[in-house]
Amino acid sequence: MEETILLILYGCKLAKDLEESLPNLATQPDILRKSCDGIVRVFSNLKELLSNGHIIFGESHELQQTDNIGAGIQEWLTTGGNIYQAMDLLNAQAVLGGIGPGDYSAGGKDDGHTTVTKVAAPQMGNLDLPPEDGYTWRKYGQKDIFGSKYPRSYYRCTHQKFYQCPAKKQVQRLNHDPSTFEVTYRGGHTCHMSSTAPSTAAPPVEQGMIPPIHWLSMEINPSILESTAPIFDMQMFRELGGTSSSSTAGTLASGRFPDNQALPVADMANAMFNSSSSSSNGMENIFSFMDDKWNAREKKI
DNA sequence: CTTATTTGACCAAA
DNA sequence: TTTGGTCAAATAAG
Repeated sequence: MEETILLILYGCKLAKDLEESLPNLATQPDILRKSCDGIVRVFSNLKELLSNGHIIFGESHELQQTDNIGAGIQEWLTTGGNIYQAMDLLNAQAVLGGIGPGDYSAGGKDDGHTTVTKVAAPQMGNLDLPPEDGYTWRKYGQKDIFGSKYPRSYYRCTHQKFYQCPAKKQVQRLNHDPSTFEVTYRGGHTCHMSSTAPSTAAPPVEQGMIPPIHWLSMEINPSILESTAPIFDMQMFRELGGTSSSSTAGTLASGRFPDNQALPVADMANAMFNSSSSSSNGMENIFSFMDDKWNAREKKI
């Protein structure tokens, strides 16, 4: 019940954000479109909740709780808190714990941002599992769940090593409606999105598939970008041997080099921007390169 | 070779 | 104990 109200408020907040940033977005149709997707998605969920028998206003004793949550989201709306707070507000339990806008990141006891989404299964392809969203996931487990006849799959972000990206998701085929997956997202991405060709992200958003909330949030909320660690921080750059030296281009391809040996800048640039080998995606080159370096660095510690 | 998935073991919480 | 989540060895894929 509470989540119904929260969804309404959240949807309104998104719409309000869209309205405010409309002048800036006029030149950015992609972001504009994603913003609209997010809004549609929120209200679609709302519609589903309502059709499942959820009511907006409950009995009087429940209204007490609602007022608390309402106050929470009111505060969030006025103080312009970050998107993770909103996600937690959507997650009613977290709100009942009494999170204030200030003590969110500092306290650090419970940083679980959880979002539940329903996604249409591949309608005719018969392909069993992968519902595509914009991220690359790596499956790390599968479990049979007590009440369900279908197993639950566990995924984590492929680039977990890189910046310890905490994002995870669970995918479960619904017991009654096997044509629908329930996807639970936990934790936000601290890594960047996998951008294949920058041109179109359209195909995944086609039929019934709507990107997770943080897609929208990450792109539209500049505070996220500020708080996220830079892609290449100077510390790492220095450890890579940021000052020049001789070139050992050959070792790069295999991603293997001695621990203490300095790595020439030229080689890093090579790895980043040179699509030398067979790989099609430049971004993946960067990732694999950095992942390797990260591994080597970790082993020393 | 390297990287991803599968799958039983393992563990914490209830 | 049971249940849900994760780990990791074996295996598959590229």
